[in-house]
Amino acid sequence: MYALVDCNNFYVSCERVFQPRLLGMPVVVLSNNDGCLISRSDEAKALGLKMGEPYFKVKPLLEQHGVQVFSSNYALYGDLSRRVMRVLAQFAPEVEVYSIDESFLNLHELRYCNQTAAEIGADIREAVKLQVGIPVCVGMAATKTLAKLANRLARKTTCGVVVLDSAEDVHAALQATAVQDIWGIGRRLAPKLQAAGVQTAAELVAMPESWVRRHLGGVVGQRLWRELRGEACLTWHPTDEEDGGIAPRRHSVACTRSFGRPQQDATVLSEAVATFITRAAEKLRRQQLSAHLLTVLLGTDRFAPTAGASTHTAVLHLPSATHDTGELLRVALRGLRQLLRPGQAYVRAGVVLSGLEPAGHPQLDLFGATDPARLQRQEQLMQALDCVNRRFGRGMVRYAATGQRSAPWAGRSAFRSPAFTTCWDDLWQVKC
DNA sequence: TCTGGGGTCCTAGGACCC
DNA sequence: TCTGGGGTCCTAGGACCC
Repeated sequence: MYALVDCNNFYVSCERVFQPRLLGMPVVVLSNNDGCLISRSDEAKALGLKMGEPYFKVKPLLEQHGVQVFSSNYALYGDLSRRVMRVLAQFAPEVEVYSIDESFLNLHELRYCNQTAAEIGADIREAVKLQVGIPVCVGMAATKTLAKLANRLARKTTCGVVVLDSAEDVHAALQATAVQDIWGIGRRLAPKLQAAGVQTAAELVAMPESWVRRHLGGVVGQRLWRELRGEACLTWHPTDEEDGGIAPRRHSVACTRSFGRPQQDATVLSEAVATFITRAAEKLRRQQLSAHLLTVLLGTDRFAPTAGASTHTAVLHLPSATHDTGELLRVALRGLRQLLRPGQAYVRAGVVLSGLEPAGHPQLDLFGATDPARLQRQEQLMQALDCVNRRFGRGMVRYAATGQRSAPWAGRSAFRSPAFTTCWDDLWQVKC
């Protein structure tokens, strides 16, 4: 039996933990750059506000209904997420952190100690609410895909828990689920299924496997079909405890951002890319990884009436895998120079690091350019840098190439709440 | 004026190898 | 005149997820 625990309207719920006045009010949280709606309270959903809707388009509606608006505050959400996951770990020997707001629990080995699955689900909800203040829903079933489906149905119940442990329950749940609501059926596949006369999950399960394989993206669709029939096909990736974070081993690490306004100045763009590669290198070191492939990307306005290809990329190979900011910085700026077209305005830039391998076991490059003593000095420098920045705040010591702290490319973030749990200056002050 | 960011997995096609 | 089969690796692009 798997359980899927999903935080309700997670970012909105995080804001509510520290601002209880928001309970019962319509609330939305915006994406980076205050671009789109990415989290909505139930009251906001009831107003017809859609996920991913551009903020500027719905601004009048938000004002008309007194909707409370927040810029995203990942310091807060990330910290509360870790706290939720810590509570969940008390309920199962193995947990797979699937995203910032959901985890799978592996209950196969669990002795039920006189409790039913539904009772365990209720305990989980109560514990998370009590210890962190976040409401969650629990879905339980034999496969991850069915647990996801159960979780969706749980959101519509008052008890917040749905267990699918009999063939009849599973069948009823499949009948109650439209194809577009199945985990793994997205915007493109749903219309394809509907056109073939398949409207519900139950109808999909009744189709022959060969048909599914042919029309539903090959093996991916085939796995999904089997999972819905109760045969577990998706791999179980338990999350390391000391890892403290997301999933097993990454294949890539990225940092990309939209700018507050279009930029064409080469210096400004260099500073942006330098900042992004600095962040990405920090992420690599935190996860004890090194990269030997670096992609730089520049994006032009994809909504422009004449827009052609809007993302341009340069891929650069590093002679040996590294997580040294200085080395990655030099290569990234070389990539940027290859891409830059004078006079072209860019609205977005970023870097992606891939070809990842565990740090500390670099393949030395063929021509002996890797001097072990130099590598050791680099390593010590990075450790010192991370140590200072952890203690005194991000960017306290940084490369000059990243420019001033108040960057001209910085995005909008007009409605950010304090980092209540991770920043001394943002702590509440109690006056007696 | 204003439209997010960070991931995963799979497939097809080309280059190249023996 | 005739022009194989099996494999790897890489890249680009598609589809999906939260």
